[in-house]
Amino acid sequence: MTAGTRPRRHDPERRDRIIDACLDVVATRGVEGTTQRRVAAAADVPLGSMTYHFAGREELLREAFGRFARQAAAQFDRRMAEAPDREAALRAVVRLIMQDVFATQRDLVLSHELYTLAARDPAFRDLTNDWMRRSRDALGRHFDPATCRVLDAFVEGMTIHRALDTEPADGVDVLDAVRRLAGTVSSRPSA
Amino acid sequence: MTAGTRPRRHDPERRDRIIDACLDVVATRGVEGTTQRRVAAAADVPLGSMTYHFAGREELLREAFGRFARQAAAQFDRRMAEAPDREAALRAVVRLIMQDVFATQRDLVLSHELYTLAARDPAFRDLTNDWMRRSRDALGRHFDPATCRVLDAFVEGMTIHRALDTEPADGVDVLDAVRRLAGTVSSRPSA
DNA sequence: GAGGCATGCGTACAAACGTACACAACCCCG
DNA sequence: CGGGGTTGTGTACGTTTGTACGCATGCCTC
Repeated sequence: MTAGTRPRRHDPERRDRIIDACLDVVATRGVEGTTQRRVAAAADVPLGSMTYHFAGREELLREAFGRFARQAAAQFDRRMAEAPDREAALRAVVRLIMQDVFATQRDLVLSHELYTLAARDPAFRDLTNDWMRRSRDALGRHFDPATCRVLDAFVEGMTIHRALDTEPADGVDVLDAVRRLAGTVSSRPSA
Repeated sequence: MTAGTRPRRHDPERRDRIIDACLDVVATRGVEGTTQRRVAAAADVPLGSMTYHFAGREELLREAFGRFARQAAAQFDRRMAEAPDREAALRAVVRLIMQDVFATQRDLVLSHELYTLAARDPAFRDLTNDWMRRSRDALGRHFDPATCRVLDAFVEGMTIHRALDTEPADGVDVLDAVRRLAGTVSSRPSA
């Protein structure tokens, strides 16, 4: 060892820092480019810590994405809980799509990477199912189950498209769309 | 060479077969697990063919996903062109979500992998932008631009959620949702 | 204060990767 | 029918990966 910081006995914060570093690496290099060495470097821990704290690469990824999904779900639920009525909830949803959580490329990339893993690996699908259920439960504070479903899906797709799209979306159109989906405004055939 | 089949001069079908095999490998092992060796094995061509036909791994992936996106867009456009009116178009959209193109896990996985790449790499984002534009143009045969946008996004999200979800969605609810989004039915506050 | 044990790390290793490159097979032109 | 250029392939190389494992470090007990 080149000295510097001495290893402290039983440092539980170490494990957390590795998980956070893992999410950072995934966000910038993708799951494909997320090697244990890069995560170790990002967390500023020696390579040996990887095998010590995690059984393997997959366990590390599972824990990292688990934390990510739980945080995202909790944030969404908080927003829904804060909304006093349906209209406020819909506005919060639009705000979410247009600027908030996923505005940073980081969270968008992370969610895509998670979906990609979930599409093939049941262990990760458990995480996305949990996330989806929590999202719908949060919407369930204001809407009936069927509406929760379509609203949740719309948020999903709109977020993705907004992030990929070059020309910016119109928030008014989005608000109008979620109102129609929620059935809180009568829709007219547009010109 | 162990003999068997002799190398035929200028076999253009060879390149196509590699691209198809690449999509197969991506669908089963993900982009991360898509190595040139595995693609070569799947296409039943020698490893050397990889470097001969493609400048590198990334070019191979770009061409493969390009083909995938174009095919998917073309299929969607065909369905929209076949629809005689708005109602038929909406029904076609619902059919698409509920069973058709993405019913096979394969296409879903492929589109996720593509989105994941696009979220980080501009070269792949060009592919998704093109796909999105074609989808909207196809919808544009029946709907105004703002509606195309929200419908397209809804299809996106609903497809993803339906594929990940354990409990099956209700096609009637989905049809109702797209009708509301398209403004072709007056929505009532549901019970 | 010395032995022992839990904690954490440096290093080594086999496997797998992308890619380069020399060379074989084949056809065309004279 | 033979040289030359095009087309396609076998193989070897340097790098990077995940993971295992022996060893250093520091606390606790007696």
